[in-house]
Amino acid sequence: MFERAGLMANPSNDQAVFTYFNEIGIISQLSAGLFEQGLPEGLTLSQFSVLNWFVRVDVEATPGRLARAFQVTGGAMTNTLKKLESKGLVKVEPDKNSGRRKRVAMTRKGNQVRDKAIKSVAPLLREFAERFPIEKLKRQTRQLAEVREYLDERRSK
Amino acid sequence: MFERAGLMANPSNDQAVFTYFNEIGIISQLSAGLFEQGLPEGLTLSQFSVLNWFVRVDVEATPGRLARAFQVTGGAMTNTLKKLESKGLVKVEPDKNSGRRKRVAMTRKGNQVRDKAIKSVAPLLREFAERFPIEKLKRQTRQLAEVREYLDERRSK
DNA sequence: TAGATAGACTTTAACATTAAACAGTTTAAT
DNA sequence: ATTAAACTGTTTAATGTTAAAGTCTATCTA
Repeated sequence: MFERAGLMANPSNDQAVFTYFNEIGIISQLSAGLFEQGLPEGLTLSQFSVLNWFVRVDVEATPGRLARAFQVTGGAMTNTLKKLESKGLVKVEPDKNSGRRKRVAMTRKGNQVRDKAIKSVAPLLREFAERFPIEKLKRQTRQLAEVREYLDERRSK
Repeated sequence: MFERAGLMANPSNDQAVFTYFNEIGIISQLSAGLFEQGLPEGLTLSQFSVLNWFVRVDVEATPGRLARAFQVTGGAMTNTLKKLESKGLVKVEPDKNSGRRKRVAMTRKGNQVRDKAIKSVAPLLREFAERFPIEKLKRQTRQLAEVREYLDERRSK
């Protein structure tokens, strides 16, 4: 044996890697679709994620911080925040200390809608957790996180 | 112990499931971006995937079959095929046997561009395979496929 | 203090996608 | 033979995203 696999270039390995990312792409698409179906107020996944962020991470933020947190461009976040603001779910104000920053925070209504979203999506998540044991899922998540970190670095190069 | 975890509704499990799909979404975005950067002729991931399909699955197809294969709407496939056709990479012809079908096939140039695409993307895939052992990757792919199948069924419900 | 550079956010144009409306073709029913 | 239903693919309008240009604001440098 020459330990060929893994040490040399190998087209069939290429195919395996490609298939891996392909599965991930499909799951991403399907899960986002299913998830958004369950969301109230015509909430988008991005919009929900921002609301959720305010509960899980911090009570306020700048648009830039949010854009970085979700790995989207500034323009995308501007758009998301405008939608949320027009629904009255966040408020966006100029920062008193810095003329170029803005401050974003969730409104009371935003909090209520986020709770409602959590509730309406919970059955889906639980059905999934029933089919896929949570410990297995967490193990997979750790592996995925490694891949995500690698890609993230690979990109900024 | 009451074996609470996994047997009862549990908000922290919800969070774990959400995080899982979140990682997948980010990887999908990052990998598609990196991949497309390496593609020649301004090829899109969708466009490349169609070309690749003609090598891996069948030498010809109807637009509808391709749309189903890639889980996109008919309109999206119409668009992808138009782009490919305008680059001369596929040819689209009316089906002689059925007035509503069309027949799509790759051109010689399409084949060449596909080969070129494979070559230009290979280094990326191999770099990845070096960092993540191929056997581990295949194991993950099998797990992901289970999830994909589940979501696929869950959707058609 | 001027001028240049960098930072934070928004706007614009382009793009891939979807859902829904549309048009033409085939099949089935009566 | 007609008519209705189902099918195949395209078009249209809307959406969320990106990249790049644009607008202010802050900071650094000389």
